[in-house]
Amino acid sequence: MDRLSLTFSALADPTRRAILARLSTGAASVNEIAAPFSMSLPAISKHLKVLERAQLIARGREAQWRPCEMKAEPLREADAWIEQYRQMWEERFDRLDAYLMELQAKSADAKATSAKTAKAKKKKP
Amino acid sequence: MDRLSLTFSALADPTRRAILARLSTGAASVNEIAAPFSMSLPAISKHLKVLERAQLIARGREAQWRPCEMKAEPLREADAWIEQYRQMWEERFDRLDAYLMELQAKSADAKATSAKTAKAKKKKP
DNA sequence: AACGTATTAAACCAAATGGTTAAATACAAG
DNA sequence: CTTGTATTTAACCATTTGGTTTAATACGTT
Repeated sequence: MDRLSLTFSALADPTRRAILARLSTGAASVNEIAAPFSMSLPAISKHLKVLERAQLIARGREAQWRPCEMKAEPLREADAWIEQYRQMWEERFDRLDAYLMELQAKSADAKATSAKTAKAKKKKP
Repeated sequence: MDRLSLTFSALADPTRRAILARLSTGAASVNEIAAPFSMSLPAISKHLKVLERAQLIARGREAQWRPCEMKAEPLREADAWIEQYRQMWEERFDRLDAYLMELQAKSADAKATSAKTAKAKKKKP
């Protein structure tokens, strides 16, 4: 599986996102991580393995503890992927688009105005 | 399933991400979408259903065609979630952190410097 | 050596995923 | 009304996922 798919599917679970939220405030043992959840320890252990495979966490060894710490690096790639589409959801863009649509509709009879609008749509503000 | 999980798991598949990339350049029919893939039409149809459930696409009706268009809205939320962790992966931050670590190490004998360093670490540059 | 705590592994299960092929549906055009 | 094209549904299959319970392992303490 590619890194991006690994990252996204690791993030596609609320338990795992909560674990990352916890770990973003500092390293923790498996028991500490498991505490807030009404779920067996092995279940948490499996979630940690998923996060580890996606390289969103790394684990150390201290006596019988396996402290986990977050590694945000993979999120950079995920962010970059999503970023491509930012202008598609940004309000400014939507508003401009709506405005241009409106202009275009109103100018059904005024060809000159319609041409100007089409030109304006090409620009990415 | 919550919106965020729906979004991330929809994105956790390279075929679906490719479909979105295609649709970001304009609406398309199912056949057009399917063309680049060596996969049966029903398989694509299922992927589209996943994207639709995540509200990443919307479908119209035109005769026997069901044109799909991308709706980036859910990406806003996904972006916001990831954004929380931006400073954890940004290089500037890592460099500063490394620099402060270094300072701290060198000042093992100079208490005053160490105090300044700790204070500096609280700020988010 | 025996016990207690922290964690993982094994075996199992139900449900979801990602794919297939073959059949059904929806609509346009002869 | 039959045919052709676009798309979805149904039935099926293998694999993965997310959980369980019951061992097993690893290490510190007594």
